[in-house]
Amino acid sequence: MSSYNPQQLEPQWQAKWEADGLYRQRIDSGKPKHYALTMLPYPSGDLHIGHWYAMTPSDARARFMRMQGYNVMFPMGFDAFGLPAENAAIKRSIHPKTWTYANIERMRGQLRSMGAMFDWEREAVSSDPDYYKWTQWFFKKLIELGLAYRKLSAVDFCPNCNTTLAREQVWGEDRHCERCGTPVIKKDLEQWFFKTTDYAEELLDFSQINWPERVKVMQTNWIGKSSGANVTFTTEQGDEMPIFTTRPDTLWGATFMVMAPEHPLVDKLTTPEQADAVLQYREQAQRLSDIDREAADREKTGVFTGAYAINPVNQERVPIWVADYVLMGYGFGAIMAVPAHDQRDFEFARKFGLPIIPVIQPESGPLDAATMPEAYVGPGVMVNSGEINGTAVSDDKGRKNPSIAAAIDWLVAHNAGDEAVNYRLRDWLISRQRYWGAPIPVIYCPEHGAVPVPDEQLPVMLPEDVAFTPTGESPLKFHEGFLHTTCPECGRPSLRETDTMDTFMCSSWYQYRYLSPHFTDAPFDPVEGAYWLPVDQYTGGIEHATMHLIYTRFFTKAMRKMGLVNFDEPMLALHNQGMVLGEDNEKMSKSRGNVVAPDDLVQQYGADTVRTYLMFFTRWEQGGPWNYDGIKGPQRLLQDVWEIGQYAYMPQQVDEQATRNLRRKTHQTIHKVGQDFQEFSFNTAVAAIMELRNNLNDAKRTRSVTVAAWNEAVDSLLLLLAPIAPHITEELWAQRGKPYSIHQQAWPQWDEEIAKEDSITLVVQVNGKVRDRLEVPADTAEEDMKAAALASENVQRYLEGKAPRKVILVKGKLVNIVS
RNA sequence: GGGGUGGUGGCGAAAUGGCAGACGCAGCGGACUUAAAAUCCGCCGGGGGUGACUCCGUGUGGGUUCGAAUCCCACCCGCCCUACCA
Repeated sequence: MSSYNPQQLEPQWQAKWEADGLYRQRIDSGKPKHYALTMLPYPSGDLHIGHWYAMTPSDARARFMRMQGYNVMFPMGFDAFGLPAENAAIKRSIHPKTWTYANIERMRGQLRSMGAMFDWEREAVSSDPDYYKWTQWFFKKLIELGLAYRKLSAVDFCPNCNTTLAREQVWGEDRHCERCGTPVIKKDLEQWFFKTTDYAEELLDFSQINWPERVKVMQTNWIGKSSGANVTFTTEQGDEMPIFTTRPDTLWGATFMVMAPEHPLVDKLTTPEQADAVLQYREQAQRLSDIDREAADREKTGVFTGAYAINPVNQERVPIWVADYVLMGYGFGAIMAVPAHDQRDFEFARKFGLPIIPVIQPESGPLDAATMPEAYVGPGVMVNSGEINGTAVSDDKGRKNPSIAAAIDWLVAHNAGDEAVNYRLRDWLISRQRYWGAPIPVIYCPEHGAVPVPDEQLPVMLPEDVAFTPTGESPLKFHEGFLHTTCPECGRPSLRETDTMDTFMCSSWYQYRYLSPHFTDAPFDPVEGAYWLPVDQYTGGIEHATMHLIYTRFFTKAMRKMGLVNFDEPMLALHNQGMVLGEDNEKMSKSRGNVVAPDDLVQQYGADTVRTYLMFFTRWEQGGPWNYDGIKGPQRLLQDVWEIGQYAYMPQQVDEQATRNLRRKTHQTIHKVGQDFQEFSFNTAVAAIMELRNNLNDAKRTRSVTVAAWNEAVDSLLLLLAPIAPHITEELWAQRGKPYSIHQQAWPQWDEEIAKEDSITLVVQVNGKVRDRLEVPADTAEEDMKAAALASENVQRYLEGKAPRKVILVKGKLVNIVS
């Protein structure tokens, strides 16, 4: 018997699998397909234990599906554009390309040590010209479809990274940059946007996907649909001033209006007397950092413009104010203010002495505008509101609320407004003022404006001979050769766009590129697409709930419009894993010194043990702190499996009962582990395998089971463990003379008859408390079970001679006697 | 402030209406050993009892139920998302 030496055995099998193309994933129309996908890594330099935690269970499940008879695709690649590469270039004078590709090479090796079933022929790297050519092609398609546009807008800008950020990349209460933590500032720039808002409504429909509730809730909140009405106010100067409100029923209580400081009408409306004050306020608002501006508990500020608008429902003259609690980016950047029934408006009105008119009367009686301490937002009945007086007000939103329905009907009938919905979701800002990204394929001609680069000139190559400045300003801006070109339409000297695309653009469609990473006629080979798409099972971290996972859904809907796909959703099912923390229960980081390095662990324990431990130590979706002692459990498991697998079993004295017990356990375990894999319950699957191991250890000691029962148990053990620990199981499978490869075997069948218990422990309760336990044959009739329970000495004692009022029997489990 | 999610032995966790703590780590006792490691056997939520047993126990307080870690209500604590969104 040889000793278990994973450091030697694992690389050998990896090499053989690679040489045999065991994991080549090819179209096979004779089998059902399963596209399993794990989120692709950024090539940061080293494979982190977090990558292992995300990828090994995904791999194990993909392997399980393969054993279940599916033709499984499980690809891998790199999200290779992005800021860290550029920061490394600035800091250490390494070219981003050199840095990135060296990291990729290193990580490929580390990924191989994991023993996953990745098909490396399908590897895609988003920074390869072969790849970003199609990223650029998609950009052009989006322009053609009217889903991309250029706009001057105030955008979030990180002064440290020297680039704009998408709204989703601005984090925290202090609104800092996702990458470097610097508080962002607002900057007016010409930027490219994708019209994600076109699909706001469809993105709210999750009916075709089996995704975690959590993610659906987060996306729903992020999209932020609210329904109400658009109402057009008219200023005394004659300008139309549309507003959006969720409470059109309170229109009769609107006593003033508020515009965002950036609102385009501010200059026009402000009277000469108020001009100084308004100008000053606006400058102050602009200078104010977002931290201060967005603090919700901050006291309201604002200034009167001197202008008035007419409330269309009652022709009342209402003053127009400017205040920074109204945001330009939502709705129309202007609101009607109803201080009686909106807390923000109430605070503003109180501060500036503006009138308050209640239009909803609560059940407790009329509100007193002069003394009410806060806005009233509850139910009641409409008052002071002309024709809709007397309508009931409920807590419901939208038309379900009778008062809102009545108000909308009134607005439509009087041509003063329309029912409307509004979304919090904004269009996706994709321009980045950085070098290491896919260049935006646009040329600016003095005559023709923004002209997309013709297809035959794609990709617009990222020049490599660039000089980095410590400011982080994009070197593309200073690269003469890149910058100067001619207009594709008229040949006139023109300038290239120097911005690159947000890397989320690259990762929005990578699952398609994996199908055929070298295909030259289209983003992916339609033959491959017809077979493999869409993704059946996606796995990854919850942190992408509102970014990547919304973008890729948007992208797929846009691709449907392009005629590239005929389905609506990119990933049918999603499962989120948690995070591995350091032993100190903190997020792993170099500065904390709590980083667990997978390479060291593989060196010490072997990949199989690391894989098994990662799947065993906690519920996958939960995550938790790493524990160096805990890994001993899986280590012992594999050591035992090694010994069991090599043991030349000979029974000493065959015991029929022991044989039946082992067979029962074997079949129960097959059933349990299969179910657990199905449900991503990997920790309990490993636990079940450990139990079978315990039974096999007993059998090995007592030598009382038949050779057939022993072999059945051992072979099953190896097959069940194969997806989790692929190397050791392959080795033992071979040593036992079984056909290569264990990873091409079918999942073992379980037999319900064999798995069935022949006796059960009947728990006997009196009034819900356990008073006895009886071993009875599993096929005992219900009446006999009840009788046996009642006959129990302890039960009689607790019944104290009284007749039972009721006897409840739970089949196969318990009898509860109620006295 | 709003939304979500979680709270179970010394620790990681099982159990989603029916024996709380499967499986594992650590610990304790024993075997083997000159010794240690490894391995093997046993114990392992708390209190009481020589014992058969018994009482208490799943963040706190109520409720529903024959029966609640599990369902409902309120509260406390942790984590995540979001935040003047009209």
